[in-house]
Amino acid sequence: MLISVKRLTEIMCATIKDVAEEAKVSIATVSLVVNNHGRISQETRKKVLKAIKKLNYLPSRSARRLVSRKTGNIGFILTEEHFLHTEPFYTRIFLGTEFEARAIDHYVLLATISSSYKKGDALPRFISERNVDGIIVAGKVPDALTESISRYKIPVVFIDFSPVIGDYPNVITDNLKGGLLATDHLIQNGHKNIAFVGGEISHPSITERLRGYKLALERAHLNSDGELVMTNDEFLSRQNGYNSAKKLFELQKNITAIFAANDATAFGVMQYLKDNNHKIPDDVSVVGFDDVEADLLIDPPLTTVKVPKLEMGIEAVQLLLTMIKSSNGTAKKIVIPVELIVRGSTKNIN
Amino acid sequence: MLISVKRLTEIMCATIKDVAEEAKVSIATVSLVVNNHGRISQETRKKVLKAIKKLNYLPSRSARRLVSRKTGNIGFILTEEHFLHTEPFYTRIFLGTEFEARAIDHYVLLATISSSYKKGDALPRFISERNVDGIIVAGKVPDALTESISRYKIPVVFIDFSPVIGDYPNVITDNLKGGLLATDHLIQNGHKNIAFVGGEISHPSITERLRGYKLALERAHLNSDGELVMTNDEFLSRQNGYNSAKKLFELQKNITAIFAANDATAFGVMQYLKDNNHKIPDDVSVVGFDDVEADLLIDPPLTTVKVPKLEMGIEAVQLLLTMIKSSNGTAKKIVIPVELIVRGSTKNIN
DNA sequence: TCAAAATAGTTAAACGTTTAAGCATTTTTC
DNA sequence: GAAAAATGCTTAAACGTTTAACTATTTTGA
Repeated sequence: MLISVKRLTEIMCATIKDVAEEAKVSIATVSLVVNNHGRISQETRKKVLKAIKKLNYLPSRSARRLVSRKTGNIGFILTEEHFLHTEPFYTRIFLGTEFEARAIDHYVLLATISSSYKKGDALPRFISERNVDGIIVAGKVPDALTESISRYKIPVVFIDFSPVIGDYPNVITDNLKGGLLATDHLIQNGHKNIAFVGGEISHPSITERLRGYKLALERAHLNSDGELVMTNDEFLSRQNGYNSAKKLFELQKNITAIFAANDATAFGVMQYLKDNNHKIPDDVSVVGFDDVEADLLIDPPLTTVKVPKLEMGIEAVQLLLTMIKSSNGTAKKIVIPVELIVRGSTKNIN
Repeated sequence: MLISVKRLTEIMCATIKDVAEEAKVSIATVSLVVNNHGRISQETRKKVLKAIKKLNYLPSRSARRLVSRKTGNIGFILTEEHFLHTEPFYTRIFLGTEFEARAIDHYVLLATISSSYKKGDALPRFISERNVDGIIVAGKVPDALTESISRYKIPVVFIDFSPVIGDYPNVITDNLKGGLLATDHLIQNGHKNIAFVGGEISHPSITERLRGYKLALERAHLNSDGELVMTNDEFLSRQNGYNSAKKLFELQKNITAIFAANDATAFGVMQYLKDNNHKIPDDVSVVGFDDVEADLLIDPPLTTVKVPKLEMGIEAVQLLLTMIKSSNGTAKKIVIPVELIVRGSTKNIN
């Protein structure tokens, strides 16, 4: 009794060879059809497509990669701190990259690094093992990391951060504009004593937001000499907001509005205000930045500058892909526009 | 002028062939050395190892996978809701899997699915494209998903959840024990009117924690008929905790302790207590479950049942690996022990 | 002393693709 | 109407590994 050498069970996958046999063509023809290459007649194409459908054929990634010398993977790097962050900011950006990667038939490998990465520390495996075609770095990372990565000549795109050294392509939000929007909103609502509370002031984004704040005050001929500016790196954002608000109100009583450099900080500010019987927005208006949907009991809802997080991830993947394909070295920068979302935490006091 | 066909630049990777030439052995020998197979003399082994080091050789994953018919990837599935969760519970579990996967030289592919996944919805790509050797599902997922996945004969391990239909290997916490520990702690501290607040009561883990609560009350001959049990699925955990606490105190004034089925719920409960001038722990003691390090202004620090999240991820990967290797079908269950962490939110009232 | 067993390495096929080069046909061009 | 161009498909090499089967040498055992 003869048994065919290869029995196609449901579990085993059909190969290009099986399809070729089924369609009575060569495997090259199948490949050409699958990749929409070459000159294949309508007739043959149909035959092949039919066979593919019948056998439920899916090209093997391993084989494709072996010959194409591409991995089909994109690396996504985040500090551990950012990954475990309470507010879903970077996780949303990740979701955006995963979304776009799917569209271009790639996979995203996520890796976290220590926030205190220093020269000589191990890089994510996918880099040393060359298991990615390109890398996305989200958020502020140590310079040492940037330096280590750049040694590997792999295309890199930064999101929401721009390393000081070197010139890299990146996708950032229009932080200056956001700072302007937020502060202008408060000014237009009659506020004159507007404080700025920024957490990680060493982060370029925060610096830009502060610049926007100052610029808006200057334009409105309000005091912008920085006596109402609180910056502090010591604690996590929320705690920072709390502490900074405390210091502000101990110093000066007539503050009517606070612009917090991100939502997490704003939440801390709000908590302080509540704990000390300042009504929001009746006594003090608060504006945040980021628009993270925190499943928190935030009351009133926070007026904030919306950062399109998914979109940033999408843009980064697209940028990375062109770099992988063309391998040209121009460090393209993409600035994502922002938008002010007015909710209940701000009030006109005129 | 002759140019060698293959010039090894730093960017190009050395192949097994290059190593073989360098060490003056066959490529098979190199492979045997790399994989610690076969019988290779110390001498030859050294030669090969030296060549590997000199050329900075790393085996190509694509080639290995092609011949081994394994992908070297593990899929990790999470509902989008859980991924974006405020409390870093599942993200920590993910970190554990990534950690262990690294140890066994695998990659983890993360995919989120809609919380309302229904029959016919698309599965994560890595399943349909067969780009993983096994799958880890974390947290409660719709039955429809379990059913869809099981059609693909790929090894699956569930974490922190056990599907109602079918018999799958999983890694869960000892929820019953945890419920007992938490409630016993309150009883031993002199509390008699102990309420239970559970969010997602439809989640098996929460049901078990409730069972532990009831069992502890019975054993202590306290009223366990459930009049102080609040369960509700309507809102997110934190909001639920807030609402439930409100209802409880509107109903009955003499509650001195609350056991919340998870930390997020406990945070909501605490917020309600603060907003209504119940001192913690002087008036009311609160115990949580999970031990998530929330970067929140939680004051006092929460007494809670610690769930070893990293460890759960690690165990799941190990279990999955044995399944991938042996392809035996016994649905092994691993129960991870828990531990009560006493902090400042509970007090002895005797 | 000689067959059997152990040791150390090699050969060659296989994994499932892509793609340059080649080969018939058929169509176009002048 | 013959050379040139276009069309449609096939052949075969290549990608970088693993591993079963084989060969050659050395050691062991009775």
